[in-house]
Amino acid sequence: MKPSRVTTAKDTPSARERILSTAHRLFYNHGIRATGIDRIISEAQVTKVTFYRHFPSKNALVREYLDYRHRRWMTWFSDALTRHGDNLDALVPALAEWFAQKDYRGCAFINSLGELGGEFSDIADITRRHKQEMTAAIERLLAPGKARKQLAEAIALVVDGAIVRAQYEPNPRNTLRAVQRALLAVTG
Amino acid sequence: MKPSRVTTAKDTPSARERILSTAHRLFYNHGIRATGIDRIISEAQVTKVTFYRHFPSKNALVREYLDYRHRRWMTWFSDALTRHGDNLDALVPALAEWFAQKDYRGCAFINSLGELGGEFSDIADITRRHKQEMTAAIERLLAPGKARKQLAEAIALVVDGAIVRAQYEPNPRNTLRAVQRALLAVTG
DNA sequence: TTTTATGTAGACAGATCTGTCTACACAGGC
DNA sequence: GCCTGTGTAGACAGATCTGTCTACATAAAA
Repeated sequence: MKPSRVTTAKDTPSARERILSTAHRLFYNHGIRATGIDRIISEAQVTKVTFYRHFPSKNALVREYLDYRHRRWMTWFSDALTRHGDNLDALVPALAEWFAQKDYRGCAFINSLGELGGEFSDIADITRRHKQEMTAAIERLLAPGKARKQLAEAIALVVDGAIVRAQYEPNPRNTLRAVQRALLAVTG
Repeated sequence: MKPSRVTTAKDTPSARERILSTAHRLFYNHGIRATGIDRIISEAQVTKVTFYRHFPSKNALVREYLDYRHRRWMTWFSDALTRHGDNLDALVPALAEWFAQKDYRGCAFINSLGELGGEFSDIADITRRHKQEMTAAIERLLAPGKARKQLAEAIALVVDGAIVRAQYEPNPRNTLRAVQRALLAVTG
């Protein structure tokens, strides 16, 4: 146990952290197959040996990337919902915030599934777990009631549609308006 | 002008057709970057020279693949909607038909966008045009009215969400039920 | 003090990728 | 009879990919 020191004395991130955040940036922005190990080690400023001591293979790094992304995104999502009032009306402003980001490229899990789904056998499971947590966060916005879970699932469906649509529509306004409309309809 | 002969005397497809349908199968099932030219020419049973005489580069083939896919999918979609009654109730059975296909791997355009979006600059435009046609087909199911277009957009959002969700949920039942629920809500 | 974890630089192997090349064959239209 | 379009087989160049290797350095834990 217990090195657990995660940054060096001077507060520069550890090699492992640099690799992971560089991989996150490159995998998310350019795709997984499009990003070579050489580029990651070069931009993370580590050497190949250091890289392979932390991650036995690129596939292992991909898994850790998805896990890292999941934790990062869920933290942001929960926080954004809280900041916007912690009820169903918080959903559209939270999505608006995300879609407006300059490097918005959709959902990392949907993208990875589309890119690797045929080969990487358990990526569908990873994606499903991620979406289950997203749906659970949405469910927490709803008043208790017997249809609560099913309602949350229908809303998650709309959110997935919006995430995809915001990826190819240059302006998210129409997308967000459609989400708003669908939410009003679904929640009566 | 005018060879335009598209199959040989013996009704075996022309080389160009074999390349295109092989590329469709491999690109859709395994991803674009994961599929090499060598594999396409081998499975299409053509040689490299033949391939490069028809398509100047892999990128050109990718464009033609997306165009081919678009025509193929739109034909199927319109037909399925017609077969199921040509009204809004046709949508869920049509999607059910698609999702149940053994090699279902989601929307080729969403997948390509996720895989290549950062690099392939105009793939967002290609995807947007495809989705506009899908939305137009949905719009034709609706009774004329002033909110018809906006209604079609909201429904298209739900459909996109369902397409994605069916990609990581092993059983499409819940997804289709959520679509049904959302449709009923949205159309009042 | 010895061991363990962490770090460095960069060569190398072996596979795979896209795209070009030579050289040949055959059918149909002019 | 010649030319154009289409087809064949397979070598090759040049780039890029993942992963392994040698050889050395340092700081903290045991």
